[in-house]
Order: sequence, then C-alpha cells, then structure tokens
Amino acid sequence: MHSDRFQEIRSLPLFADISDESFAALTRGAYVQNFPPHIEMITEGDPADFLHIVASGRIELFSSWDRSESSIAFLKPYDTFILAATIKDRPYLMSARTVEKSRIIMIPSEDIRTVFERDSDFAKAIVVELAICYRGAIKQMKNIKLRSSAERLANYVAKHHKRAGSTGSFELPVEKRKLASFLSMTPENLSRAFAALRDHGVEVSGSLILIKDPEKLDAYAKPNSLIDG
Amino acid sequence: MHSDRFQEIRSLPLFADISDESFAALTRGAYVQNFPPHIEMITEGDPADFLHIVASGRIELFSSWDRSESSIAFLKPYDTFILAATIKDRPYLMSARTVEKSRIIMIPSEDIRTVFERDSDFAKAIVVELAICYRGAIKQMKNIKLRSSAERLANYVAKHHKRAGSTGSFELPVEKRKLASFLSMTPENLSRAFAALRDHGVEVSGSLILIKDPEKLDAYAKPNSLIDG
DNA sequence: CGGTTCTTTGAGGACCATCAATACGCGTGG
DNA sequence: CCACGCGTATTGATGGTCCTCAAAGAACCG
Repeated sequence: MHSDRFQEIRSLPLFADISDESFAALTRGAYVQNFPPHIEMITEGDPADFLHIVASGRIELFSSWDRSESSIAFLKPYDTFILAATIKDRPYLMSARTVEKSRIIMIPSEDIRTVFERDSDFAKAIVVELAICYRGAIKQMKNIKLRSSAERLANYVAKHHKRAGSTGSFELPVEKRKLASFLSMTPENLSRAFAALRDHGVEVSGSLILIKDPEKLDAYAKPNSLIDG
Repeated sequence: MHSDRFQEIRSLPLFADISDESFAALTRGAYVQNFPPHIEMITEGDPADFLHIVASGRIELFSSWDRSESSIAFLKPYDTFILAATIKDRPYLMSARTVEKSRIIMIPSEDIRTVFERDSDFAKAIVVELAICYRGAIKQMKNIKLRSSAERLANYVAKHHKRAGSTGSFELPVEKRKLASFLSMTPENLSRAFAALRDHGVEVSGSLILIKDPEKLDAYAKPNSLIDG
C-alpha cells in the first residue's frame, strides 16, 4: 500500500488518533528527503510550504540577525517543525540546518490545513502539539531571563544526565559551539562554565560529560519543573 | 438572556466562528471578576482551572525564581491567558498580576476542553490563537538573544510609536521598572539606554516618549518583521 | 599527514549589575 | 498650601560577568 512508507509516523501523537482516510490524505502528497550534514534546509522568512518531521538524524533551529546567529532548539526523531508557520500560513521565523545526516518527512502545508479543517481529531492533536511547543518556548525564556549562564549549563547537564538514565555520564548530542549558542553564551564562556562545574561534581572530557556527584550538581542547579520539566 | 454579559467577547477571534450553542456552553459557567491594581491573581505552579480574558485594564505576566523575577508579557483587552495550560491541563508557567484596575472574564478549563472536543470551529480558533502565542514567544526569544539591550529598547520605542499612530510621541503603558524587566535589563540600565537614544532621535520626559526623528530611530533599531512583526 | 575546524586558555575591555545617594512625583495628612 | 513619606527614577562609582581578541592545543577529515 502506498502510505506504508509513512508507517513509522502513524503512531506519533500528531497522527495516532486520526482516521485512516485523513492519514492517507496527509501522506498522499508527502515525501521523504535525505539531507547530508550541515545543510541549511530552511531559511527564515521563506514561506512555510511544508510541515517537517525528523525521521532520523538531528536538526538545529537557529536564527540570524545582523551577522550574528543563535541556536534556538535542537530536534531529534520524531520531532516536528515548524507547525505554527504551517497553520498560520506565515513565513518561517527560524532557519533549520542538519547537524548530522538526516531523513526528513515533508507534508505539504496545504494538506495539513485541509485535513485540519475536516478531521477534528487532527485539530485536537495539533492543539496539543502547539501547546507543548508554546510552553517549551516559555520555559526556555524563563531559563534565559532568570538564570546565570553557569546555572543554565548546570541545569542542561543535570537534565540530560537524567534523560540518559542517570548512569554517571553522557555524550553531548551537539558540538560545544552550538550548545554555547543555545545557552546564550560564547564558546569561550562555555569552557569556563564547564571548568566551574568541577566544583559541583561534573567533569568533562571532550564531548563526554561525567557526573561524579549528582546531588551536588542538583544542589547547585536547583532544577525546577516549571523551567526544566 | 443569560449570556448577554459576555457579548463583548463574542466577536473575538477565539469565539467569532463558533456556534451559539458552543458559546452558551462556554459562558454558562463563566464569570466576571474585578481586580484592584497590583493584585497577584495567578501564581505559577497552580493548576489552570480557568481560561482568563482581559476585559479591561492591564495585566502583567511574570515569573520568579530564586528571589528574582522577570516580566514576560503585558496584556491588554482582549488578550487571553493562559490557553496552553488550560488545554494541556497543566500548571501555570507564569504568574499574573494586575498593573491597573482590571476586569477579567474567567471560563472554567473544563468547559473549554469540553467545547473544544465538540466544536471543531472552536478547536480551529484555538489552534490559531496558540500559533500566534507560540510565534510571539519565539520572536521575543530572538529579540533577547540577538540584540543588545539598547537595541531592544530602540525597537520597543519604534514599535509602540507606530502602534500609537506615529504622532511623534506616546505614553509608556507600564512603569519603567517593569519595562526594564520585560526587556531583560535593570531599571538603572534602562535609564542609561534612554539617555543613549537621545543620539538617535528619542527624548524622554517621565513616561512620555518623544520621537523627534523616526527615521534616525529606525536606522538604529533596524526593526525586522521576523522579530517585531 | 596537512589543513580545517573546534576547543581551550589567557589577557583585556565592554557591557551590564549592584550599591549608594540624590532627585522627582504623588498622595496623605497636618 | 506645605511638609512629609513612600515609591520610583536618575546619576555616579565600582565590580563582576561576559564578550572580544589572540594564540595555542586538540580533534577531525580528506
């Protein structure tokens, strides 16, 4: 069957509850594209012709202004982007590039809007997805506005350590230069912030982060479900 | 008729296209509440029992952490808050307080979710509203991450000047201390930033902002529809 | 291997926060 | 009307955080 190519996304929250008919309508015009690493696939300001879904690989969302740029988010399978622009039929607010080789599923915005009108289960799923995105953006804003750069890094380390199973170590999923930008600091400062975390139970060796003393780290980071949750 | 009290919000984007039946269901359990100035009406972390709509007055959304706080947004009639928490049935991420005496319409979250399930026009309106909120949050993040504090102020002034009709002057809608927090700077620094804007065609007298040379201001602010739009 | 890019470290400076003191605005009550 | 008190706004002095610039070391890749 034609839509077999897209079975991998059928069970995503965005599509799990919609009818087979709606899913078929969404995937009929969709296609899969492979991108090599470090390719800019979306440029901010362009019209939002497709909803994108990360099937494999890793994507960086970033934004530029006056010859400086800043990382806004990193996406992994099966995150979607950029739903809001698709729905509103407005230009992208962020650019997107591959961090590594990635496979992307692209669904025409037209089809999204059509099915959205017809299938209320899909509309509901979109609402939930958007609400999650919005709340994520607010959390990130609080993170930047309320915490120092060292605290942001400490919380980043604590969060990813837990996410990786609290095994005492984890690999940074992106290079440090991008992480620095994501955390609103320079690469130089990130180095110094990592050095400062040694006093709080964290050691660094390349992209491998060792958490020697999780409690000590948490005591410093003071993670908060309303920012990091 | 019972729902007459709420005619003022019937034509809001969120409700304009929904059926009379749905609107009645939403307003049946709703009520209007008056708040004096400087009252904290919502505390972050609390369950989101109501969708709030500003009927009159002015509301500040802010967030606290480790005995510091930061303004996230200012709301005017007829802005809504906080839709995402209501939909997701999660706790508020931000606190809200009145800036001035305000009248607030409150609709039980339960009713929002019920009508949301039944009326796809309402679901669609919510999607649009959420998409706008999300894009607004992203723009604000870009503003903070990509511009200096003086540039943020310059763009704030330029934007509000245009919004007020480009008449050469406008009144600040909030006190400077709150504006400073909103723009991620201290009150002292805001003073100095205003002083710096004198070189770019802006003069200040109390809460009255005079734009002597709009082109000069724009040349410095470099407003961008993907950040300020 | 050689070139490229990223990371780290150091020195200096810009920006911004903090602290402190003064000035201003405004409402209250004398 | 003026004195007073309170909160806010401004201004100056100082210090800390963070950025910039520069250079060396490390990792990556052809």
